[in-house]
Amino acid sequence: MTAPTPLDGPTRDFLKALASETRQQIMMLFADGREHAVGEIAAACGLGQSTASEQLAILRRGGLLTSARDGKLVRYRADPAAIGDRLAHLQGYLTCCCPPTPAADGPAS
Amino acid sequence: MTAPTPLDGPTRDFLKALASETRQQIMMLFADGREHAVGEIAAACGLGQSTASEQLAILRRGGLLTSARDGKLVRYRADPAAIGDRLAHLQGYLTCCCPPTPAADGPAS
DNA sequence: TCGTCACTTCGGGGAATGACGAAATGTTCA
DNA sequence: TGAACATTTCGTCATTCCCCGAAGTGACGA
Repeated sequence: MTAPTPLDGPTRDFLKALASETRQQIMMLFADGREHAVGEIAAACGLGQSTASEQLAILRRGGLLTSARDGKLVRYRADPAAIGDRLAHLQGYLTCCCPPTPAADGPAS
Repeated sequence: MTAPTPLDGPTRDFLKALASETRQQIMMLFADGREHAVGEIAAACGLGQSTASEQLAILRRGGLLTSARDGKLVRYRADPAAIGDRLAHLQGYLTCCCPPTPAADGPAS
């Protein structure tokens, strides 16, 4: 009864991945639904190649991206299914924390 | 397309608030839907009072909690409406990043 | 008014994070 | 095989974050 469950591992990785402004910016580059290579991301964000690679790895670990090697390139792509899954998980967790209808709540805005 | 929008201010605060394990743990204490004072949170999490106060403030800034003074106590409480709002916002953002239906139908939001 | 309790703000110390360049790994082409 | 290119990993440094104790602010009771 001391420490409540601290949150799902994958969900925690998901949040951690999203908690950096640089990584948020990277994610926005995937809004076109297409694949992007590391150097491309680095150039678009004004980052060093190694930095981009590291941040991309964190996003992949968080379930937001997938990667696949294509020749000498590594193409990263958004993973909508996984994102939806983690988001749903997070929503469930927060809903458990804060039920929308605790007793007598004001009905929405 | 150059610099995409880096994410909503409130949404960013929301993510930042959730990005700490300590703050996740704090949130779990509000799963009972009740109010909790600062000292209570500090004791439950094994934190100093000042630390608890600071973390609680970050959670409030993130829209997860609200606070109200009651005598010499300050009672914090989960804010389900605001949480749902931020969560929906985040979901919208991510959905824009990674449409569940890749290159099929164009979702008009 | 004074003292006490609860909380917030201030200043500092230690750990984690984000950035870089250099070096290592992997892949293609001549 | 060797050169060239893309990515990852390594070592390092600056910044940020989390935590604390001390000092400051606000609220109640003697």
